[in-house]
Order: sequence, then structure tokens, then C-alpha cells
Amino acid sequence: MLGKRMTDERRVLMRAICSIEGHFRPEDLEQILLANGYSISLPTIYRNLPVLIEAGIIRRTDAQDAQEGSQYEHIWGHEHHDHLVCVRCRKLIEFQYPAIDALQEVVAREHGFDLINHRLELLGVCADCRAAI
Amino acid sequence: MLGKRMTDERRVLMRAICSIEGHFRPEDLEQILLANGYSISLPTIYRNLPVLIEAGIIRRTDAQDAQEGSQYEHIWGHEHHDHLVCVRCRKLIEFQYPAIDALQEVVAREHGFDLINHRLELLGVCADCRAAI
DNA sequence: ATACTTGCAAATGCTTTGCAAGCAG
DNA sequence: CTGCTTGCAAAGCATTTGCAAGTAT
Repeated sequence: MLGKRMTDERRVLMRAICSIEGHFRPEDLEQILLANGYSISLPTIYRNLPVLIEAGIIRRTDAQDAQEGSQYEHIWGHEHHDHLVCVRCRKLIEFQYPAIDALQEVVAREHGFDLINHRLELLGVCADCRAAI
Repeated sequence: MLGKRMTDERRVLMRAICSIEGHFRPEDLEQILLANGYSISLPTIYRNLPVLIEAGIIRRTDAQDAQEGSQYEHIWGHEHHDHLVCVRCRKLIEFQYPAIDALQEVVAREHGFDLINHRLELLGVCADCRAAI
């Protein structure tokens, strides 16, 4: 990493994060680490999240509510994907759609942007919830 | 609105929100209201934001950092748009690209979703910042 | 009348920070 | 050695909630 020191904590954090398949909040991470015999303080986790983001290992995903805390997911070694969210049952479905990604490149270029990443979230009502009405 | 009472506070809030062109945080709203001679408590603002979201008058936009608070913008009477964000200078550019919207409909339909809204944020480095390196 | 709303003040809970001790380079 | 990191405890701050008073319907 860029001018950062490789500490045991960071090594453990990185391994833990890469083992998580879905999304996680900082506190989830602490619990997972504890369950595996590692005790890393919450402040250290918080201090390292930006480092891991900058290193391209994780990204923030959008929090639904103001107070449910931030969510993250690891992107290193993962295909890029976006999210479909059911506003009723909160179900979260991941999807990929290369054509959309391609158009985003076009938009970015039109505005002189060098595209690094994107977040796309489609909000709607899932089939199950529609059926349940 | 749905089973909600129309109070003076809500009327004022709605007018204020519709007069704001860009994004706002709850506290901005309080200041704007004060500047116009209306004093509406922050708790009341917070309590009404979800009501206004459900009514389709505003939407949450993505907060960049964990602690900079939530941002909102009014969508009623506004064309839908998405955001280009410069990760370096935080510049925010709004854009519309109907082809992307159309593809989102396709994705949603494929997954049985009834699409209500979406949030798309393109993160990158703007031309100015690239030039400044 | 009844139930929803408001303002105030206090509580919540995520996130950050000060500080001294501990390490990576 | 030197300066980045960590853990702890405490601070910060946006957001929420309890409660009594006010008000739309």
C-alpha cells in the first residue's frame, strides 16, 4: 500500500474482508474477527477502512437508512456488480449488465471524467412482494 | 399525503425544499428556513423527511463520507438525473442519459422488479483535477 | 373528541480523536 | 531511530425518542 505500513492488524483485516461474501458493517467485521480468535479494536477497523478503499480492496455501498451505519463490500477479485433493492422487504440482488457499464464510460468521457468506479442501485418492488399484496 | 395531516410546518418545509436547487442536508434546511423567518425544529425536519420521500417529493442522495450527514434533493417537478462525482475535488455534476435509464428498466424487468427509482453515481477524476496533477 | 404533530431536552449509537505505548521500516 | 499504528477511553455529532402541549380532522 501507498506509504502505509503492513501491520498484523492490516493483514488480518484484509484476510477477513476477503472471506466475507456479502456486505458488512464495521461492527460485523469486529465480530467476525473475534469469532476467529482475532481481537482488533473498532477504532483500528474504522481507521483502516479508508486505507482499504484507497487500495481498491473494498468500496462503500449505499446505506439505506441514515442510522443503520455504513456498509462495505470487498471488490478485489470480485466481478463488479450493482444492486437491485426491494424497498418493501429490503431484499438485495446483485446483477451485472455490461451494456450499462459501457454507457457509463461514455458519459464520463463526455464530461472529461476519468472513471474509477460507480455505484448503481435500482430501487423497486420485487416479484414476491408484488405477489404478496 | 397518505393519512398524514397537513400542518403549517409541512407546508413551509415543502415550499422551502422546492425552492432549493441543489442538494441539502437537514441542517441546511433549518438555516434556510430561519433565514426566511420560519423556525422549524430539527427533530421536526428529521421526522418529515421520510414523509416527503414517501410522497415522492425528495430523495436521498448518497453521502460521500460517513460523517458528513445525509443529503437530499427534491425530485418533484425536476427531471431525473444522476451524478458524476470527482473523488479528488468533490465536484458534483448532474447528468441525464436516457439510454442508461432504459437499460435499467430492462434489468429490473428481468429480475421481476417493479422499478421505482434509481441512484447512479459515477466516481472519477474530473478534467480539472487531472490537469492539475 | 381523538389521534397525529411539534418543540424541547435528553438519549442513541456510529464514528472519530487524544494520548501513551508499541512496532515497522 | 523515527514516525506510523494501535488500543483505550473519551469526545463528537447527526439522528432519534420521550413527553407534555398543541392542533388538524
